[in-house]
Amino acid sequence: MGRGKIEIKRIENSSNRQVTYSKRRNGIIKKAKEITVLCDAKVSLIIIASSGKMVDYCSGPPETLKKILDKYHSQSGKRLWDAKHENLSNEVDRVKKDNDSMQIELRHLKGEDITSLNHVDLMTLEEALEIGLASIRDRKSKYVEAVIENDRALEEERKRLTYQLYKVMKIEENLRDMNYNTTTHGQQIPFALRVQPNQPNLHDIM
Amino acid sequence: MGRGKIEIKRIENSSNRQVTYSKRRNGIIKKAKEITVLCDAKVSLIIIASSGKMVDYCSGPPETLKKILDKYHSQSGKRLWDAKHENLSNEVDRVKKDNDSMQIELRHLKGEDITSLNHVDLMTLEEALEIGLASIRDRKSKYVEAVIENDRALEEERKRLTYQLYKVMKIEENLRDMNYNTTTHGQQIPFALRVQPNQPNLHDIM
DNA sequence: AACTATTTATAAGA
DNA sequence: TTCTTATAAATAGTT
Repeated sequence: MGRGKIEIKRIENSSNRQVTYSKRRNGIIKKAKEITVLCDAKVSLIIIASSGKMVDYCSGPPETLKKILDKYHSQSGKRLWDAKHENLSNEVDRVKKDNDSMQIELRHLKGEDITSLNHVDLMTLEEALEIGLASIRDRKSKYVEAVIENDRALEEERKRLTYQLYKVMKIEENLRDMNYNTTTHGQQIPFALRVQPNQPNLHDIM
Repeated sequence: MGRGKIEIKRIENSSNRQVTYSKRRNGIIKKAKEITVLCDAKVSLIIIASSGKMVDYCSGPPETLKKILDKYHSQSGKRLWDAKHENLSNEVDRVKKDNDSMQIELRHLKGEDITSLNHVDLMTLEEALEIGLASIRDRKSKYVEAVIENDRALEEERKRLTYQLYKVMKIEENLRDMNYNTTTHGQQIPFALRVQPNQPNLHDIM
């Protein structure tokens, strides 16, 4: 149906093929809608272009596709997702097994459920724990060293700042003495400018 | 397209509806086949009459419907598979999550991947390891004590048996001396009856 | 199910 | 993609 008759075989010209695809796709969907209304049929239609883009039409509310496919299962006898189901089921089992063995290993490392272990197992565990403990303690001491070093650096900075501030105040005082000798002599340093000993907040530093 | 135009609404005459259904059903399936060939599209089409009878067309070998529906799942995001499936899927996710966190905990206990831990974490780990180690060592020493005790008991038993055997042989010797004085005096105890010092097999005992 | 007048879909061209 | 249009194809009503 068109300016010329065409053979039903793959259209080699890619852009013609694309155009024909989109026209015919719309045509089929229209027909699907019509038969749905005219004959109260149920239709599920999924079309995927060679590009991979998909469109679908399904009569009734969206969740009806499930019902249509249930019917498909019961009438055709073909099974579409049993395999998938089985795969998932196997995966659950496999992962659970992993889980269990890790759980056991964890409990052993925490010294639980060890009455059934033999001497060799106990030695292996002890060794693993010793290695772990050594590693943790090493890390801990590195951490503490870093904190101490930081603390030292901060203390030095504090001293430097204190000294600088002292110098600035000294200059200011001298200026005051020169300019306002009678009224400002012996005046207190304003509270906000005093240097306070200050514990650095370790949490913020690290 | 026919002798007269029709409105797209349910055909009330049931036999007309049935006729139109079967004509249009064939038409749609034909179109589906054509677009499959002309444009190498993939099509899944399921039509169910109001009577409940189903027909389907699927491009490619039968198992392609599964692939088409997989694509439908991934592109539409709609879930067709039943609750069972979804539950399984959730369970896999949940168990995998558990798995991951246990894996991390295990590695931490073994002193791995700990550079990102803070001081509190490290202390907690250290404590857990110390408790585990104490528990393992306690078990180990109990084990060794049990072996030693067993060893002692076996040694005692050995002595008892040795003495009993000695007594039996002594009686036998006396009897021999009485009955066969000239021929058996000074004869060696048969090899099989000698008491051998014997290391108990620890593996069998425990 | 066949026939056929008509409507509808669409191939080719713009 | 969209529109146009000549023509092929589908199909409604009839037999």
